[in-house]
Amino acid sequence: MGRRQLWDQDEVLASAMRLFRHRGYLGASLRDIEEATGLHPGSLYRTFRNKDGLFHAALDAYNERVVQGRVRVHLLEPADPLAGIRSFFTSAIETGAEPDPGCLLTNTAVESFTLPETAAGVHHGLAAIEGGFADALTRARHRGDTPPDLDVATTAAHLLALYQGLLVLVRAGLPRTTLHSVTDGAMASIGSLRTVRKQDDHE
Amino acid sequence: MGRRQLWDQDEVLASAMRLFRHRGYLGASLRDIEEATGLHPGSLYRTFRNKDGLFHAALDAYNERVVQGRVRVHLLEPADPLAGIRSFFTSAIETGAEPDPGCLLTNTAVESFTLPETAAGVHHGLAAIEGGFADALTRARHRGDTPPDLDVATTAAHLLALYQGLLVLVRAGLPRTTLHSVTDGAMASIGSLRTVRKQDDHE
DNA sequence: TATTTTTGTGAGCAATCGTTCAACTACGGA
DNA sequence: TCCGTAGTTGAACGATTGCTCACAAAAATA
Repeated sequence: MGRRQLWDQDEVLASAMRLFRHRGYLGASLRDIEEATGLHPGSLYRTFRNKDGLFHAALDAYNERVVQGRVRVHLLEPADPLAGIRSFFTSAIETGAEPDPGCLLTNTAVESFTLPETAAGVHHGLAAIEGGFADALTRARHRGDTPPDLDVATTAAHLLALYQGLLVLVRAGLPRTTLHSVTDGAMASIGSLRTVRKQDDHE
Repeated sequence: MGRRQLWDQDEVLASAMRLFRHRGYLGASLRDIEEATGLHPGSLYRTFRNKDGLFHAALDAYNERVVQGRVRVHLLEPADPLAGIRSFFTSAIETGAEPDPGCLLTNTAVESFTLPETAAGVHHGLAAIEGGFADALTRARHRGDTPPDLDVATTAAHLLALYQGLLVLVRAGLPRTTLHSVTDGAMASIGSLRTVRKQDDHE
């Protein structure tokens, strides 16, 4: 009943996502959004309520498609979990695309402006990454690729922070060599996090 | 010659810095700036040329006062360098202030919007932090607190990334326990980065 | 076919943005 | 004391912001 929607919601969210990654929430005006998505204000406000609503939808789509996709490909599926973790880091450096758009989670966490719905979306995405690390580390431990007493939870949080920091440095435009040495450091640091003992052992 | 300036430039830059840390560049309007600094538009534009100029001056002031101050207190001066590194991390978590304003370097690197003068300011500040880590690590190595073949440069870059990542997670509002385990991970990972060999040793 | 319902279109709203500028105020030197 | 100079003030500018709404177009129902 009624006229059919002429545009594809997935495509619109994909271009909105692209725009927000490049320009941020405040930096993307509704004229920019109109140009990027091809959607006129009326349709946009009918569907997403307002700019916040569109952003929220784009963030959700980013979590579902980009984040979970990357987690699956690099952290959950590879037969060699440590190699997967490494490629998760290096793929964030070698983006190919000319000016790196940055991660929408990182950018949103920092731009913040404390929209509660947005905070929940960021937490959700970060938890997905952390969970992916934890899964890969557990599998690596079972394969004997790490010390048997590796503290999986702590190491996963450690890698999450390192990954977010890497994205900041990528965004800051630091040289590739520096960024790759961060990746090397990430890999080397796996194994240094053991379960806490009463006494700290030597090395 | 002429009327005397009624306001103190350091105080104005301090409040501008505070405002930019909370709201970001785009999120801080000139009306906000006027309210925060007490400066009327005319005086502001006479002194700083425009909003970019004020932001640039505030970023420089942040580097000189906050960043270099923190680097000195936690990384350069402490007799125990590793304890200093730890306090450098924990002091970023326990800010005391209710809503954490975040680090202006991190926020600016992510908000980006590629203002060339701004990029230089960010690089400068990040280099100061990395340099502080390198100094502390070198001293720790001389004291015998780390393996003698510690790769100081790589570890410093590693800690810089970890620190920036921690600030993102702080800004995202992750629980204290998670943040502190990141710090623990940072300390534990020092020592895992040796100078590269032909063969990788066990452990 | 006539009617109802949904969607597309874009001109235009009030509010706010960064910025300018003319009038005003205080100081030093003649 | 009068003038030149530097600083302060705040009204107001054009541009842009997020957003609304009256109208046109297309599909489903009668």
